[in-house]
Amino acid sequence: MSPETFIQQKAAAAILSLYGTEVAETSLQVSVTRKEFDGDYTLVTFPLLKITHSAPDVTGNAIGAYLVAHVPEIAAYNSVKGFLNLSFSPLYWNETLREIAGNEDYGQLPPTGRRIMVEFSSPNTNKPLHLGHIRNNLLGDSVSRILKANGNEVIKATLVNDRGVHICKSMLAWQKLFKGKTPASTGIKGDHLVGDCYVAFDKLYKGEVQALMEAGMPEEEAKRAAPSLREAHEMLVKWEQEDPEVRALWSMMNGWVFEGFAETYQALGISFDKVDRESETYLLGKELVQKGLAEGVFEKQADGSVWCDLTADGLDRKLVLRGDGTSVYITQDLGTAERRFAQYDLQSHVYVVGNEQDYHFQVLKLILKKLGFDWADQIYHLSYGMVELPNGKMKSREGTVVDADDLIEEMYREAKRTSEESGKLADLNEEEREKLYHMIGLGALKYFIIKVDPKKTMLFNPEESIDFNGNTGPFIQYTHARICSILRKASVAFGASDIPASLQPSAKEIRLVKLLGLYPAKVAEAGAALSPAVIANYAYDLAKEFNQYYHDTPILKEADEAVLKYRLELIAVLARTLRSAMDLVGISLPDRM
RNA sequence: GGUUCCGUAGCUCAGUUGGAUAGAGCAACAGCCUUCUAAGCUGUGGGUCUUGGGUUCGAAUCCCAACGGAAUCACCA
Repeated sequence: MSPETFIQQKAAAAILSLYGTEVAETSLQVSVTRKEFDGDYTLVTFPLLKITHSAPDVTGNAIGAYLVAHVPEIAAYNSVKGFLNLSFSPLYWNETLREIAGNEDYGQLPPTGRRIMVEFSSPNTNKPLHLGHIRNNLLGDSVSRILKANGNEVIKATLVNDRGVHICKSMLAWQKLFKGKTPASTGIKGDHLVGDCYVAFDKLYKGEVQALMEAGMPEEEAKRAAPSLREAHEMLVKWEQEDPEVRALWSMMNGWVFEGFAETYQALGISFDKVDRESETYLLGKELVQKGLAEGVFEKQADGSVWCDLTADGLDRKLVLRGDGTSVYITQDLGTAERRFAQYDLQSHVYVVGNEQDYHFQVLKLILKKLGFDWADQIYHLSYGMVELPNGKMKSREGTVVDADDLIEEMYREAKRTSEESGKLADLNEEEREKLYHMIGLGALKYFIIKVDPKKTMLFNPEESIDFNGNTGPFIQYTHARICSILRKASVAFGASDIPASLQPSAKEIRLVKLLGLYPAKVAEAGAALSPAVIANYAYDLAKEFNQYYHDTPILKEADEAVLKYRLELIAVLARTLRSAMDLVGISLPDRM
């Protein structure tokens, strides 16, 4: 039971006894006491005044005196204006620590029986991953673990956008300009090679448009008439007709991209349980359109196109099937969602997709609801903001994208440089060191991105992200390593049973226990809000709090064995909890660094 | 124009269900390595929580409006 709940219960009993009025426990406001005041937790008595019919001070003193007299865990109180500050006895804090210590899976919440799919990453196979994808991947991966910690069964899924006219563009460019070149022959990573093809296509296309315009064609017409674009469309038609030559080229180039992606995912420490490809799902949803037509949810226009009228819900009319009978983006999303919920018996589905698609998901949910699927309410769009650079937005056409592979490499190099400079890790062997450089660099990158509230647009400053001081991933990793180091050096055995009920923890130790007690609530909060930032900032608080404790408490120099054992147990619990939080945001390290 | 999101220190960000004198980091300045890992710790300076109303014992937090920024409103994905 959390201390807040504990106080709520006891205070409700006190009020009933003192004033004869029953109040709902949850209506009582309890918060952590501000550090300027004496006490551990504070009951706000303002709202109770109409029950007690007395001044705030009088009310506070009355309830405080009752609690101290009747509740052994509450040792002292003071009342300031409408705030009743309560102090717990050592008994309570020691019991709390013992409980946490006794729970091997502290922070793992009880099973909910719910199965949740989390879709994230969902890349295009015509360009390599960039910084925007990194935010997506890190959020999706972390949220998956957080939902698991909340007691759910989680399926990590991704939907690869591997077909369409944009894919044909890079294929065409390869045929025209890159023929014979492969990742093996050029030494270029597969996804980057295909990305180069795509860029080459864009250049070719723009040149053609320019030429046509100079020949007197209006811009709009020129954009449609450019021969390379027409060829790409022809290729798409051939692809849909399963032309063997086009399909062979497509398979080959996609293979290169997948190999490249696999490398990047591995470097990021990310994996999926289920990989869907659009080439296999793009026809889904067409039956749903028929169903919608039959039920009058959709309407067919004279040209054969099918629409859903959402104007009554404050949205626009939405096309769900083209005049030529082919499907659009939302058609297959409708179909994919239906298939997933049925196939996996999902209770919920989270989509990690950028906020530029807020409208899309609003429409998707609404249409599914109109089609009569009650699970539509269990679809959550984890919408995250753009990542901007100090000089503005990333624009692939202007070459201002930050490439994922480059960034990871840069973080690794910086971690290596900083570590070597400080002389840390010198006693490890080459292989261990290299692994740690990678994990530290990645820890810096991950934490920098994860600590920001997902829905906010964030600014990515490469120089700051690479900083290892202050509120950063490496600071947390380093703190964890130091805690582990103390535990390794401890020469006495200790355990939760060594904590005498009467032992009085210091004020700083109480702060640590209090903070540790918050962890399950933080996990729940992060799960409900789908926000790993909650865990990231909590991990930082823990690390910071420990460092302050560490600074003026020479733990291993303690002469009294009971106190020593207590402290070791406390930081052992701290190490475990910190490690667990680090796991959730993906910045865990070996114990040594 | 409609809809949605954002606006907190010079910069990057926290801020629990509305609570007491709004917090960290970076940057600046001043200290602390004979001590369990100094990627650390301590101190100083830095705020009209965009603005104006409202709700109430009490607002950075909830409501309304204005201003500023972003996204979106395709027979693109």
